[in-house]
Amino acid sequence: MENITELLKGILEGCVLEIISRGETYGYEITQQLRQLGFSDVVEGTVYTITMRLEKQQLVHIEKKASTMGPPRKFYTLNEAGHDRLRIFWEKWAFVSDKMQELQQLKQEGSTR
Amino acid sequence: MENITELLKGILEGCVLEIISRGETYGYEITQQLRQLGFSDVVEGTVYTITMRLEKQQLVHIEKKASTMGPPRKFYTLNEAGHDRLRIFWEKWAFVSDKMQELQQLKQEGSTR
DNA sequence: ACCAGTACTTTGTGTTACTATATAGTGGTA
DNA sequence: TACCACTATATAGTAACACAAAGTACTGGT
Repeated sequence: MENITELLKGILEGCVLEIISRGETYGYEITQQLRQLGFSDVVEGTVYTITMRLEKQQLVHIEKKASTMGPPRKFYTLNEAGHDRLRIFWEKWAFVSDKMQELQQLKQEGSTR
Repeated sequence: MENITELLKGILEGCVLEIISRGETYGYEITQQLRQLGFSDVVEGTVYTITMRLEKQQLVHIEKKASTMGPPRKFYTLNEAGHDRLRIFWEKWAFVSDKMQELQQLKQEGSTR
């Protein structure tokens, strides 16, 4: 799927929060997981701007660990504020998602007229 | 639901396209329909920036008609390019929506461990 | 010495929803 | 008359976000 950039606004941050919530992970790995999920055009830079934002907003705990596969990794875990933010994200997503389904159902009803 | 601004990026334009596709309508009415749908914080200015964009991208046909309820109204209908754009929007939405559901299901599986 | 893969970072850009404000027509009412 | 609420369109500026592009740095293989 190409050019879904605008649709990803807001949700990509939620995805990153969700991925971190599953267990300690780092930027490069998060990027790979997003790509594996299907958001195949997501690049490191995008994820790093998000993780930086999470840091600034103090939603994550950070731990730097050495790696045998390259430079040291910055591992993230969600703190309490991070979990709160994630919960709120899913609530917002459910709301928007529901409304969009309503709109689409009206569409189908309309087309049977 | 409050502060879903970022989540609305990209989808609000799709909503406007969908609403116009149901039949000739104008900015003020589109705003009311969006508010009625549940996006209660959407204001006229937001919708007008979207309709202006649709005009510039030549996705709509425009007809100005007098109104007894106030100033003349600018009625919009989708042209072929508009219908194409709308179809593509729903495809993108379906894609993103599916991926988000996948992510959320993994979440639930994870929490039963 | 070179390159691919891993890993993090920064700067700048384009798109979008939103804020605030202005303009204007109609109808009601004090 | 003056004022206000509702209808209706428009625009200039802002903030937030994903993304592009480039750079730095560490490891291992050829």
